[in-house]
Amino acid sequence: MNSVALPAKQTSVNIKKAEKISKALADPNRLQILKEIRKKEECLYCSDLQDMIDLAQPSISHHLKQLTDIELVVAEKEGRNVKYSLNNKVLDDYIGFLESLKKA
Amino acid sequence: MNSVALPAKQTSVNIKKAEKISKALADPNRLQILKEIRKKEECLYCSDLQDMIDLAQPSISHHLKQLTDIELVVAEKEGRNVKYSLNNKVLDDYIGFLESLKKA
DNA sequence: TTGATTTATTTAAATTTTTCGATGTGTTTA
DNA sequence: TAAACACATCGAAAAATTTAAATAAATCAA
Repeated sequence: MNSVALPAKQTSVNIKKAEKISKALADPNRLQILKEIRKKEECLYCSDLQDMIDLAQPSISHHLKQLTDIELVVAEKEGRNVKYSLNNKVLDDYIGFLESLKKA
Repeated sequence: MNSVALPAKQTSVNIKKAEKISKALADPNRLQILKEIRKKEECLYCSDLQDMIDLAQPSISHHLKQLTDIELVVAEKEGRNVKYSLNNKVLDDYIGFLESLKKA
């Protein structure tokens, strides 16, 4: 039945990881990108973002890289486009870390 | 019975607010402070932190200010000390914003 | 193959954030 | 009242982040 005593619960997100995720979220353009990814029923292409965000293409690319580096966003190459989608697990782990900051 | 049709759910945290909270969380020292606040059964005094965090007093004060400015942490003066505690509501609202980034 | 398109990288400037010494303010204690 | 204590604020230096122009790389279309 696999009912072994579990070790003390330890969030998969430690302070260092939480810092990186927080940093990735600490910019209005990156938050906007995440909202746009959510809005799209299918996934989002980088070129879509240029219509929605008032930044030069290299800047958008730079922001996307920050989001993909921490794996909050997943990039999949499709021909000459790149499809972006949210990685729910990373977000959930981060939320778990935040919950752990609350009193017991 | 107060059962009026509710308006479309709108998170109390918009992008601007989420950006500020994320920024406040985007530093290892501030995350450490939050963890220490959580650990304390009672509330935390600023002077306690100087033993735990390797920063000069003005730096700690500065970090605490960032946390209190966005009301994630509440400061209460007690004589010549200041007691710090977590504001669960702000954290919960922020978590609500993050949840809203996930697909429906 | 040539030219157009999409995205990434490099580089450098502008801005923001972090840090701490010096100093100020309010409070307690001697 | 004077000294010690706790915390905040100011000002400046150091570090990190953001931005975009220039350019590169990869793919598609003709």
